[in-house]
Amino acid sequence: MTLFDRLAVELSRVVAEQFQVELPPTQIQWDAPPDPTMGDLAFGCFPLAKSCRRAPQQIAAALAPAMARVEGVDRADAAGPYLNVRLKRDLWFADTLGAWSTGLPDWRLPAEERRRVVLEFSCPNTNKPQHLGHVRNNILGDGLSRLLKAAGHDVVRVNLINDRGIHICKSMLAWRKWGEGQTPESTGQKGDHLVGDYYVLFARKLAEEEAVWRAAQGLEGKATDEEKRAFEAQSQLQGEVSAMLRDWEAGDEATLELWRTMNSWVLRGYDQTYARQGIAFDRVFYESEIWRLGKGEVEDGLARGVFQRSESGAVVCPLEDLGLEPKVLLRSDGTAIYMTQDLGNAVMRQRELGFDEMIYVVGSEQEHHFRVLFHILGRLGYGWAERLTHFSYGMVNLTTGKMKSREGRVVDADDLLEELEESCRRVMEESQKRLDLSEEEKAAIVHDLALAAVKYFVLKVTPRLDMLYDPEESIDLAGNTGPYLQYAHARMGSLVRKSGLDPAAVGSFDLLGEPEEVELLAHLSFWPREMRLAASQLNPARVAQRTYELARSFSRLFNAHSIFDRVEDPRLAAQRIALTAAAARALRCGLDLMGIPAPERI
RNA sequence: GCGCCCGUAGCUCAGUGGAUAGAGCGUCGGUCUCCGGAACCGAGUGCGUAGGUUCGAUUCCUACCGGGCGCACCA
Repeated sequence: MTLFDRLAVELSRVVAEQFQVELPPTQIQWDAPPDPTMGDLAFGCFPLAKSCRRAPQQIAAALAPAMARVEGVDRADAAGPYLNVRLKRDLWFADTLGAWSTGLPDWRLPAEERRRVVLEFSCPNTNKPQHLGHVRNNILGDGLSRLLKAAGHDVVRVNLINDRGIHICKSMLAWRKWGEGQTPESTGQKGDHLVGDYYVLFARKLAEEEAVWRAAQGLEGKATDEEKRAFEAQSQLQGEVSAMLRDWEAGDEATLELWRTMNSWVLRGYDQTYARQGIAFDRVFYESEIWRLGKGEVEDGLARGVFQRSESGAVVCPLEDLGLEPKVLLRSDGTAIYMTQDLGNAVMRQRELGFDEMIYVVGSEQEHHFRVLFHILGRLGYGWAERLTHFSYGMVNLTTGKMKSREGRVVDADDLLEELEESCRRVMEESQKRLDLSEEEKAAIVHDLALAAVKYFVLKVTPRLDMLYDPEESIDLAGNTGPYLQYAHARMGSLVRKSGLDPAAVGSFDLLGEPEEVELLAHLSFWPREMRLAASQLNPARVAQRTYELARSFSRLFNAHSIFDRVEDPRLAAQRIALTAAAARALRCGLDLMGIPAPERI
């Protein structure tokens, strides 16, 4: 039991004595007072006002003298409606640093609250390379999986590769028509980029065809929806793509062969992209293997009267209880759509992985889709439907405007990492102080810095919100950035090493108590609670924030006081080193949770 | 038109209904005989508007203004 927990028990007892009111210790929330001179912990007495039938001010005043007598408490004051508690320094330091001295404090949820969680994220289409949107998804999904795992859940990270469909055929068709047998080997190009170029080429050729057609039709200005449809209905290219998809679904061997070849190029490219980003999965599903799955569910639902057949022959699910039009689940020609596949997918996942909860990391533009999906699964009678979550995140906008993949106006994921590395290398070489690092070490550090820059840049923003990606700012290594955190971590480790002192050997903390030391201590004390909160809120941004505050707090201490050099009293040096070692561990913990490497030297 | 989300400092973002709303960047000014300056400190400007609920509202509710995203037999 931590000091905070013991104090909660004591406060609960004091409340019971003074007011004969029950306040369970678990409900006591210790906050930090706005100004450290007021105390170390604050308890707002507002929730007690009703049950005690007193004003919060009076309650605080009544509790203060009794709390002041509690062991470990140095002072307890009423400040208006707040009860402020100042802790005995040596006890608080010993309690908190003791928990950090051998490892991390255990902040996992109690066993009965741990769940088996399937977390689906990334889910790229194999018609083009990954871009900035995928990068945000990958980083959020990966960060979330680390956070949930650390909270004690059994997490299964799942990727679903969208490797079939009309969009895939577009790249294939373009390559077959104009590719002249190019391969990743012949061009030296990464496979996903090569295939992506053909996707863009298809879009260009289609636009050319459309321009010719429009001119022939005497059409001018911006195309209307009707004109678009009219064009597509007679388009040569569009027809060829549709034919190719039919061939694929019919199992035409030549088409399948081309599909297998090009997909393998893309997937090999993705392997590199993921490896570079430090992203991994426990299970990878391919849509080509499971796309037929949903039909059975729909037919079953139809037989049971959950779904209906519309006039056109399509199978629909009525949604009047959501105030929506019926949702089509099978087209009138009997083919499946996105929703159909997702139904089958969810059922299959439950069968195969047996999750308590499943979380889909997918952009906010699909909120409606998931709302409907979960609702339909509920209608089918699956109780677990209510334990499905759409972890919705906002779009990534560029300072230069909106991303449009068909126009090629995207930030490519590989290019981004490449540019970040270049800029990190530049900064490293400009700075004079570099220790003698080998080329390999340098390359590793540059890689780690670039990863820290992009991951932290993404994670510190609340996921739900759209974010603005500013290449300039993301490259910046100073201020509230990932590299700053790595720098702070490396500096802490370096201090501990150079001091030659053993942090674990320190048993007493009677000499610590400077404001900067106490501020850092407070961050360490609150750390487990903050991480638990971040996990329960599914909010990696909270991890990012707390980690930054911790690093900054240490920088302040470092700047205000010598840690060991020029410290006269060896006992004080040892105690400060123990504090530094604990802070390094916490910082490392935060970086780990964000999937950011924590090199010893940068 | 309907639904969901968002409007906080010049910019990018934090902020469980509670004490004096915080960071980073940028601007200006400082610190250090420095254990790693990718550091630290200081100055300056702010809750879209109007109501309501509450002892107390940036936070909850309503309306309005401004922006984003959805509302496919696309994915």
